Amino acid sequence: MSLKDTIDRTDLKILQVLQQDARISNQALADRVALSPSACLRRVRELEGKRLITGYHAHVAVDRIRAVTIVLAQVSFERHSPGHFGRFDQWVARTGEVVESWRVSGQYDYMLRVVVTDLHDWKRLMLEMMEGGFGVEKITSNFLMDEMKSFGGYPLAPSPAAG
Amino acid sequence: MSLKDTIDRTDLKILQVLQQDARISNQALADRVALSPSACLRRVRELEGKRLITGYHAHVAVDRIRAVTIVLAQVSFERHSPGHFGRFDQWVARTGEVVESWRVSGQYDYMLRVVVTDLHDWKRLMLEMMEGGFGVEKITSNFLMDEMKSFGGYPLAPSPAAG
DNA sequence: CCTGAAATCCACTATTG
DNA sequence: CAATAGTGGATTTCAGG
Repeated sequence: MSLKDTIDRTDLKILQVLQQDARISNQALADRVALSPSACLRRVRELEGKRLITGYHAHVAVDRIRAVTIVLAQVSFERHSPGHFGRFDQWVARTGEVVESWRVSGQYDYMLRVVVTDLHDWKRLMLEMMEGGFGVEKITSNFLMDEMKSFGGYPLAPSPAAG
Repeated sequence: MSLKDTIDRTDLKILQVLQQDARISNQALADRVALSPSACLRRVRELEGKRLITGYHAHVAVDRIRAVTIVLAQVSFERHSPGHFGRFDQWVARTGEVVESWRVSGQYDYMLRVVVTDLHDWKRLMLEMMEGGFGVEKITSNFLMDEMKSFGGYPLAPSPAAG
């Protein structure tokens, strides 16, 4: 709870607006949260400083710029040794095609979001993973057909329907 | 190919920079892509107009603001009828906890990214999906343990190692 | 499609409450 | 902590090549 006490309704509103429109001017943002520009700017800088805002990103329609195949890969490991995971994470970090990597609980260990040009490209990456000595046991891949709802920010407050 | 012809190296650079830092000033952006501020701004507006940039989003460390459990849910349907998919998509659209929904090929039909408060909250959503008359057959859920690499933009050019 | 100038608007700081 | 006001600098429009 230590952080939540330092955040008030106004900060939440700021985060909500910036999640939806990161390029809004500080003045317009100040208007929307009913604050003077200077007070608003100070809060934004504080939120950045506390790393509650960790970046601002343009969302690009990559499929309209280059040929892309988006793969959701479920990766399971033979053993759960930290060493293997660590080296795998390093490989992920330096591999630009892997745009997102999550450790998950369940039947598999990692869920990757990978952006490749085509199936041949994906095969190459799969080989790198299987033969990189990371202890990868199995990779199950699914291909994105259609983005029905794309990420536009987190719900910063629990839904009213929730407990 | 019709769109790719209308995009040059400078546009790509602009997209690349804005993917990483959407709040960069137009002047700094112009510097980075070796253009005058006015020319740069015009290109950005055009990229927005052509919907190659579809939004600007702040990335918020939601786990430091509220209690969250992030679920990756794989949903499969009894039948693949467009009507059921459509009504399911509508439910997804109005359900704020579902922050991302992908139609995929493979063993299951949808992959959802869901943000809930706790397991009880997730159970409620599962029930809504199973009993909403959408024809949902099975839901497999996995819980996010750790975000090892978080999304920071697409590779806008194919990797040199590819084909 | 660019540059460069001019006008408007905004970010940021200092000051004060 | 917030508001206000001032100034340096940025955004945006427009003329011209």
